[in-house]
Amino acid sequence: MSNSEDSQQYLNDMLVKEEDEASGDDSDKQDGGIMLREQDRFLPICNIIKIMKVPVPQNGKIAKDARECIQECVSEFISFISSEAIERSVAENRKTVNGDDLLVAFSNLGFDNYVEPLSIYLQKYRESNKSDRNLFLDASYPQNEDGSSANEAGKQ
Amino acid sequence: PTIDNFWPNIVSEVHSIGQVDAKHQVLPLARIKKIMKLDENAKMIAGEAPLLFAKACEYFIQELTMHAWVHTEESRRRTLQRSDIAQAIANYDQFDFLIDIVPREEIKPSSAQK
Amino acid sequence: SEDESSKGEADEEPLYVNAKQYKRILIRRQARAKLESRIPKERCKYLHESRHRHAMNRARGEGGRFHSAQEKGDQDSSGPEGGSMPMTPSGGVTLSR
DNA sequence: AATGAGACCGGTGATTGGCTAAGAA
DNA sequence: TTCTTAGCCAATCACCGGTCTCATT
Repeated sequence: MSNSEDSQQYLNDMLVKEEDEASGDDSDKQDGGIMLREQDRFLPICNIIKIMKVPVPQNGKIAKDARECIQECVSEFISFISSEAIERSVAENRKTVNGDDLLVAFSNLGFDNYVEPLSIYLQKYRESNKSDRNLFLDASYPQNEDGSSANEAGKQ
Repeated sequence: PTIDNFWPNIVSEVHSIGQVDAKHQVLPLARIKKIMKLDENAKMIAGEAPLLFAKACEYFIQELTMHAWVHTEESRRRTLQRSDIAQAIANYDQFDFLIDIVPREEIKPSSAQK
Repeated sequence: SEDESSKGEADEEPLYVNAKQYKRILIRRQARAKLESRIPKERCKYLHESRHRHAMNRARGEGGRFHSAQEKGDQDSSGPEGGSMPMTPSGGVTLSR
């Protein structure tokens, strides 16, 4: 076709980063790398609060300091477990960190309580994915006539 | 709703799940993956990894908050604050990995230390 | 003769920690040190300028709460008061939660 | 074949501040 | 007691998830 170059050109939705005032900051020096924003390092504070409210009584309050503290702890939690899991995947000459690496990491780092529920959850996720796949393929494959099936949703 | 029943409840809760609804998680999977990618050794990440973390983070937030709330009540307050979390971290060795995030000296009041 | 409890920063672990986590804590400490320069030292007041302005320009009730869009232009025929909107039946005192 | 990174895009829920009771001090 | 502060509202828009192509195994 007309537009068939070897390399594709993407536009990348990153807008021009403009610093208007932000926080009227004074001395923030950018070292060799790009500055990390809070939305790059933490999970959304709103979601954190929702989960924190579960074990707290209905009339209980949560201080702003406490929310942000938990937010930082959660990110360290992810990084801490990830670090262990990644090292295991590297040790087994794999480039992809998978769910089993995480389960082993949870176990090795003393988070034994997490292993059972997460194993069950992972198991359910994998079998629901497989059944979805099989259901979709079962419907179209055995049907002779027109092997191309109906796979035309919409192009970009 | 106590600390002793927390993990048994989680286990029975996960059994009652029919099909795993990958979408509409409480925590955004893309953000979890971004945090994992901050590790310089991270290369490729399986799709199931952020999903597992989403669940694990829910458990973690609930458990840490629950432990912290104990100290809120001990101090006869109705507002959970940072010092309560610092106490909770100091009292449970599974939270030791947070020792640099919330240092010991953050346990403000002249409270008893175990 | 006390000398080990004078450190303010992370150097060597003065207390005993979970043996299963000790090694990883040290590794994570190094990883965080590498990222330290890219992390702003203090939290900013808000994350997005556009959302900050949006919140400032929104219609607010008497109690400072956000209120449903009550008209954007102020030049229109009916003002905010007048009785077109069914208000609090009693008279207008802010009903507590 | 199976599966992940990364660009793109549309739909949507996280983000957000003024007032004041709740409650830390 | 004094005075700090967290909850309360919901509309925009940055970001999340879905989908594509391409790379790797």
